[in-house]
Amino acid sequence: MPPHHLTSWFALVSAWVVLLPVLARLLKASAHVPHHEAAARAQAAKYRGVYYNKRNRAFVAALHVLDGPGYIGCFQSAKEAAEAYDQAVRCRYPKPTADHELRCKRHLNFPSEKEAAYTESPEQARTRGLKQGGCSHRKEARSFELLKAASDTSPHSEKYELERLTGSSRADALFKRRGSTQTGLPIQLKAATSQWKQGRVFRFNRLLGYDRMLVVLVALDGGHLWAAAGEKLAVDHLGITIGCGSDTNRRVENIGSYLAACFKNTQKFPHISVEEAEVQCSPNCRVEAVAHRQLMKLFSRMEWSLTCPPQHLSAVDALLEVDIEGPMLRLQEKASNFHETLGRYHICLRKNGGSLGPLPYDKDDFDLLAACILHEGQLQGVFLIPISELVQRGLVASRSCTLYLHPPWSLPKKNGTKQKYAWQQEFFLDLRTWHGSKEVPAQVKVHMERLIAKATTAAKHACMWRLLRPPPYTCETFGVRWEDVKFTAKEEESEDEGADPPEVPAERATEDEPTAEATEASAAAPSSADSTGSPRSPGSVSDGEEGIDVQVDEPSCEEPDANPTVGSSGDDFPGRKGQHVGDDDTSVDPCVNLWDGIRKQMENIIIWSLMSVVDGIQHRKGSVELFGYDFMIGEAAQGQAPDVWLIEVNSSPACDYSTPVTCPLVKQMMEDTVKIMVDLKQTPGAPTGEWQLMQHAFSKQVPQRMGFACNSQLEVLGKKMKMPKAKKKKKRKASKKSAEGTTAGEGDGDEADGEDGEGDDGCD
DNA sequence: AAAATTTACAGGAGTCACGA
DNA sequence: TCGTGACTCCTGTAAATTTT
Repeated sequence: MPPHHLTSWFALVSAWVVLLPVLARLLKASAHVPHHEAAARAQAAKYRGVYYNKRNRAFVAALHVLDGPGYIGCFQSAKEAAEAYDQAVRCRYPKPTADHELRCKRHLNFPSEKEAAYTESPEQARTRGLKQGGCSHRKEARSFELLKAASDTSPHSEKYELERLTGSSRADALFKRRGSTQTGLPIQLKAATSQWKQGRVFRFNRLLGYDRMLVVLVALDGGHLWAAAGEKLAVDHLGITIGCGSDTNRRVENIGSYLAACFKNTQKFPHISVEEAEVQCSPNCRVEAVAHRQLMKLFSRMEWSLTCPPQHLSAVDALLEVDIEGPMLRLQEKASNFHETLGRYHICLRKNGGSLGPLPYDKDDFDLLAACILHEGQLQGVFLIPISELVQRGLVASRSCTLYLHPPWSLPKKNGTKQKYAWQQEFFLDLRTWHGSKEVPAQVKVHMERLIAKATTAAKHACMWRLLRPPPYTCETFGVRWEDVKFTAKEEESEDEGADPPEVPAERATEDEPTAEATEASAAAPSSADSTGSPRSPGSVSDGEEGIDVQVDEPSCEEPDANPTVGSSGDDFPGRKGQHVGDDDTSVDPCVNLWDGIRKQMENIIIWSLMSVVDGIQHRKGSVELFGYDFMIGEAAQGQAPDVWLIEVNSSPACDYSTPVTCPLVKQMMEDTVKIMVDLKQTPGAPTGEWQLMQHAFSKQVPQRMGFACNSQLEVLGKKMKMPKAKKKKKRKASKKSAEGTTAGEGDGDEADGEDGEGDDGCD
C-alpha cells in the first residue's frame, strides 16, 4: 500500500473515531423520543399555532398576543387544534381590524379561497411597513424623552444635562456638565412596552456588550426606570416583573441623583466624547451618523438649524430650517465611503415598501437629497440635490436605483459616462478644505446658499400644504389609542338599522366615507335651531342659554371689512403658520400663499349658505347647532388660489372617530366647544381653542335678518289702524267683479295680496 | 409565565453579470 | 479588461411568534 494511501486510511479511521460518539449520542437521543411523540410533533409542525404537549399527550392550540397568554385549548388531533387556532385568529382580528385580510392569508391554517387570494395594495403594504419600520425610531426618541423628563426634575439638572446622540451610536445619550462640549457618561437606552396582563412585565432584549456604559431600561407605558452597569447585566435578555425582585433590585426612583453619582464614578464609567460614541456604533451606521453630525456642524456655521423630525418619517432624516419664518426643508440624508476597488461612491435611492420590498421614493417624500461622501470619517463633500432634479432624471418616482456619485476628483473614466454624470457637479459642495472649522470658505458658502435657495423655491412651489405642520394634538394628546376608540362603518350600519331610522339625517349615510382625494374641511356655524327640524343628535350641543351667535352676527361686525382675522392669518393652529416666505428674501421668488385664498372662499361659502336658509330657521332657546361643511379644492392656476367647491353641509355632523385623523380633531372640537359654551360666557375674552370668531364683511349688510335668526326681540309698537268699512267693501266688490273675468287661482292670489297689503298698512 | 426564536425593517457595503 | 448597474449580503433593532 503506497504511503499516501496509508495516510488516507488513518485519516478516515480517526474521523470515524471522532464521529462515532457523536452518532451514538444522536441515536440515543432519537431512541429516547418515542415514535408516537415524534410523529405527533411532525403532525403539529404542519400547522401554525399548534404544539404537541407530551405531558398531556395532546395537541395544544395557542395564539400568543401582547395582551394575554393566548392558550386556546387541548385537542386530540392536530387538525382540530389548527381549526381552533384559526377560529381564535378570526376572533382576535375581526374584519374591521387593520391587516385583517393579510393576517387571514398569512396566519390561517385553512384560509378560504377568498382569503387565500387576498393581495395587499401598495398603499396598505407601505403603511404597514412604515408602522413597523418607524417604531424603533419612535421608541428610541420616546425613551430618551422619558429619561430626560425624569432627570430634569432633579435638582442636579441645573448642573448636568442629557444629550441625545445620533440614532445609530452605540451610546444613545451622554450625561454631561451643562453647556460643556467635553466628554460625558455614556448611556445606553433600552425601551420596552409592557407584556402580559396589567402591564406588569417588561422584557428587554440585546443587553450584552455594553460594558463600561450605564444601561438604562425604560418602561415606555409605565414610566418606570431601571439602571445598571453594562457589565453587571450578564444576560442578553431580561424580563422585569413589577413588584418582583427583578424590579425592586434595579428600580431607580431619582434618576437625576443616580446619573450624577455614576458621572462621578469615572473608574467604573469612563467618560467619552460624542465622536468616540460614534466610533462605537456599527460600521454601517457609523458612516451615516458621522455624516449627519458633520452636516449639522456645517449648517450651524451658516446659522441654519438641522433637527430630527418630531415623528419618524421613513423618507425624512432631518429638517433644515434656513430661516425662522421660512419653510422647513425635509432632508433625505445619505452617506458613502469611497469604494476602493470600484473607485466610486454610491448610495441607494429606495425606501421601505412593506411586503412589496424596496420601493422608489415618491416625488413628495422629501425636498432635498443630502448625499455626503466621506474618507476616513471626514466629510469630503456633499451633493445637495433637490428632489425635482432627481425626478427629472428618473432617479426617483419611477424606480429604485443606485446613484453613483462622482466628485471632481473621481470622475468616470469613459467619456460617455463622464458626460452622463456631469450634471452632478452643479450640486456638489467641495468641503475638503473646510475641516469643520468655524469659517466656511466663502466660495462654498455662496454655492451652498444658492443650492438651498433652489431647493427651497422648488419645495415651496411644489406643494404648499406639505409645509403646514400637523395639528399639535394627536390621539396620544387625549390619552387614547385609536384602536380603542375607532368607529367602524359596520357599527354605524347596525346602529342605523336600529330604533329610529327616519330620524337619522340623510347626509349621515354618505359622510363617513372619507375620500383621500377630496379635501375635507369642517366648519361650525351658528344657528338657533336645526334647520332640518330633526331631533337633537349627539352632534348638537346645548348651553342652556343663548346659542353661539357671537360667531357671525355680533354687532362688532361693523369693524372694517378688511378685518384680518378672516382667513388671512393662516395660523389656525397654535404654532402652525402658513409658512410665508420671508419678504426680505430677494434671492427666492415669493411663494403664493394659497391657503388664505382657500380659507376666504370657504368662509364666504359658509356665510352665503347660512344666509340662504336663515329664514327657515326657528330659534330654540338654549340650543346651538353644529354644522359640518365638506369642501373640495380644485387645481390652482399658476399663482392663483384654487377654486373651492362646496360638496355638502351636514347639520349635526357625525362626531364619531371615523379615522385616526378625525379622532383627535373631533376630540379637540368637543373640548373647545365647551370653552365657547361655558368659559367664554363666564369670562369674556377667555380662550376659545381652535374656534375662531367669523367676522365677515357680508354680515354687515343684513343685520336685521341675522338678528332675527338669533332671537332678537322683534316687537311692533303702535296700535292697529281701523280701516273704513265702506271703503273696504267697495274694494272687495271691485275685486270680486274683476275676479269674475279671471281664474279662481288668480282671485286667491289677489286676496292674499290684499291681506298682505293690510298687514303692511298695519305695520306702516 | 418566561425564554427563545423568527420576522421585518433600514442602511451601507460588496458581488457579479453584462457590454463596450 | 474595465466600467457600470442591478442585485444581494451583513448588521443592528424591536416586535411578533413559538416553545418550554
